[in-house]
Amino acid sequence: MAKQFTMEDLKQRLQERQLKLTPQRQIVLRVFFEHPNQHLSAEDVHDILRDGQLEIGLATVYRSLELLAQLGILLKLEFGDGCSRYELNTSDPEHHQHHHLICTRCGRVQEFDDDMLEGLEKDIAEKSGFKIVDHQVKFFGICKECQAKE
Amino acid sequence: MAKQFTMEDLKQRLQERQLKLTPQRQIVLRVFFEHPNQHLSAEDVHDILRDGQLEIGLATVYRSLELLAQLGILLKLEFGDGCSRYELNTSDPEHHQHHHLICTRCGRVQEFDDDMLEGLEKDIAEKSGFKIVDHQVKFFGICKECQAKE
DNA sequence: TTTTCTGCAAACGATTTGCATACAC
DNA sequence: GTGTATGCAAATCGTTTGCAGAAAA
Repeated sequence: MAKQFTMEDLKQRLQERQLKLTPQRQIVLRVFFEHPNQHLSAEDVHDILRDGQLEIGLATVYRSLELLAQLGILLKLEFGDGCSRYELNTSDPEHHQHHHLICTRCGRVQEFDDDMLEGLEKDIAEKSGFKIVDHQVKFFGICKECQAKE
Repeated sequence: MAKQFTMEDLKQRLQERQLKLTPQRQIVLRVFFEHPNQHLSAEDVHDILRDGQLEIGLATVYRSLELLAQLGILLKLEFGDGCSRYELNTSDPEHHQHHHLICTRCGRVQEFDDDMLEGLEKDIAEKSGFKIVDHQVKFFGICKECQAKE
């Protein structure tokens, strides 16, 4: 039941907050449409656009990414490699099954879909009074390829 | 089955790698003994030591934290607030139940103990070939206090 | 004595900000 | 037109690094 955002969603969410639909915001979002399942940093997005002959200020990329994350269209991730990374938020409010497998040898980040944390969330809500909105799970280990190399 | 590290463990692990037991490394670790269940940044540790009349270079704090994390004594955490944070690693290799509840309103980070991810880890290992060593789970939501304020 | 550490200051890299101009509405 | 967004360059902030002197083994 994964929701796929469109450019229409961006337009709509911007209007709701009287923000403007600029070409820059559109091309930043388009980068994520054209690079699904990737975890892009601000620099990555800037480079991709530059390669596509689309000049944009790096500061504008940062501002757009932050905005898109606030609008719920992008998800901000931290893998401990010194920069924030973003990806399309494909989760719906009912099931957010987003897990990342981080290889501690080569640093590669792999995706894994599953769902099992719903029960845990309920449990936590009961015991702590915390109202849980979302979660992120990171698994650390050694990927298939690195294991094969040994 | 939580393991509690001691200064002896530090001494031992340093010796194994022919590294030196310096007063700086000891006082940095002691800060964590004296501040259990907290998530301290390098700056935090530096300030705490300064308040206790223990002068230490900030760079040394960074180096000690990184070292202690490599030795498995500290755990390095990222909460998206712009700096790395550390805490004592109390998990044993069999059960690592370490969850953080991050309030998106006030930024407070709360702990929650449970265990439920063992099954998931096995599942992931089977399906992806990934050899999982550890995991970190972050839950985002609104804490009791912030809910009460509404 | 040998090797590793520390402290300082300078370097660094990611991110943010001030401000004048440009643009969406 | 009005208010917001962009681009640039400068500023900022956490973190790292080079190096000379200090200290553990």
